[in-house]
Amino acid sequence: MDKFLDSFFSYLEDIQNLSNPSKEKLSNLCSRVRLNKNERLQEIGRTCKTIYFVEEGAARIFYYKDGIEITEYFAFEKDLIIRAESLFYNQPSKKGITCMEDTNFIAIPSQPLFELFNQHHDLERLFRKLIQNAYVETVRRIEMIQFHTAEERYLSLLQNNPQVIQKVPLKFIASYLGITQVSLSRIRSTLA
Amino acid sequence: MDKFLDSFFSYLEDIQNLSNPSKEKLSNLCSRVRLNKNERLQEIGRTCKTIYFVEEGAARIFYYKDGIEITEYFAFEKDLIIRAESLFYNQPSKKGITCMEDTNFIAIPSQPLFELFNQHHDLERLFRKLIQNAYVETVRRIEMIQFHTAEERYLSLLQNNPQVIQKVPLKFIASYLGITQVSLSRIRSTLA
DNA sequence: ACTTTCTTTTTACAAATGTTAAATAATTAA
DNA sequence: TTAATTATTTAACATTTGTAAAAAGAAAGT
Repeated sequence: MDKFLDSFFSYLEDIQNLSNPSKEKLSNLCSRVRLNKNERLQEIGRTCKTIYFVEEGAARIFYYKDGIEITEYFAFEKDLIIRAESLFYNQPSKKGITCMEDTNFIAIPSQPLFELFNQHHDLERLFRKLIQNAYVETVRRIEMIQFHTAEERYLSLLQNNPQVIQKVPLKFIASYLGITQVSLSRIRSTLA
Repeated sequence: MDKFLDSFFSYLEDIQNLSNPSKEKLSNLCSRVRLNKNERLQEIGRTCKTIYFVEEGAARIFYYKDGIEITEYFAFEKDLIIRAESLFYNQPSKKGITCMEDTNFIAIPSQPLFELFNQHHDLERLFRKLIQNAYVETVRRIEMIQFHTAEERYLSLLQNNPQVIQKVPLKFIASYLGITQVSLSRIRSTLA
């Protein structure tokens, strides 16, 4: 197995133990993608056929609503980054993926991965757990947005994800929280 | 296999084909719970150890924020209803499940189910797909709430889930959309 | 049918957030 | 370093949504 994937695999094995053959097969599917800040990993309109993890750096998923760019998701080191609705239903995605800084991704093509599941039960289990975790995180996010004021959402992000506030331009954070830049700026000034 | 589960199993098999032994084992885990309108399937504070499907009727997941009841999720016929953060992380849930009308649930205890996964790969695959679908639905919901006005959210629900508007009291719909009853009422009056 | 309870709408007002535009501040490139 | 670009804050005002209370309407129980 390639040396360069060691740390990635030890992260995966914390979630689900893998047999040696499974690791071997999976690592054969992994490749690395290196992009510079502001480069796009996936364009809007393409169907998502690859599962990515951020190895190092920071990326985000975005889309446009009425011509305004909205950030849907942030991904940092170790984070899974997929456009689920496109990957699972094989539809062109309305969303794109772009880098907020120079970023290394680990890329796994979904079709061959799904085929591995037939022979390697442990890989499917790993993947199930990854999706489970993503699901729980998304439910939490609904809770956070559903009935909280702009200020509460900002404070909650500050508390639960301080790295976002440090690393990410405020304009991206604002739309992630579902508020305008101006509103976010106002909130920050009353807190300071 | 029990006759009474026929329609439920044909629904499951549309998602993932199951071997006969798998069906047999799974059906042995299934039981039925019948509740009347307004009865609680799960109380707030209990750890979720059961996976439910609505066989017939209508239920919802709710929680309290500052003493106000908020509806997080609606479930109708065939819908999976779980409190994911509790089920997957084994923590007491801040949420409860209650019936909006007389409802039959199919109940599957999670621990025995997860153990079946070791011998029955197809059951784990079925479950993975169910979670995948729930995940996509939740991502869509974030999109719907994140940057849409109260009116847009209501119209979107009207279009994508007309049965909700017909079956569910408006007070529950309001908090589901992240707005107040008064606001929802106002919106409806301007549309009419 | 009548009463009680629960749900929905309406009103009036307050607070929060959006919009537009301009002013600062910070970053990047020449 | 300066100029150009990009990001953030501030201001003024418009709009949306929330709050509290009352009124109207619908459903349930006797």
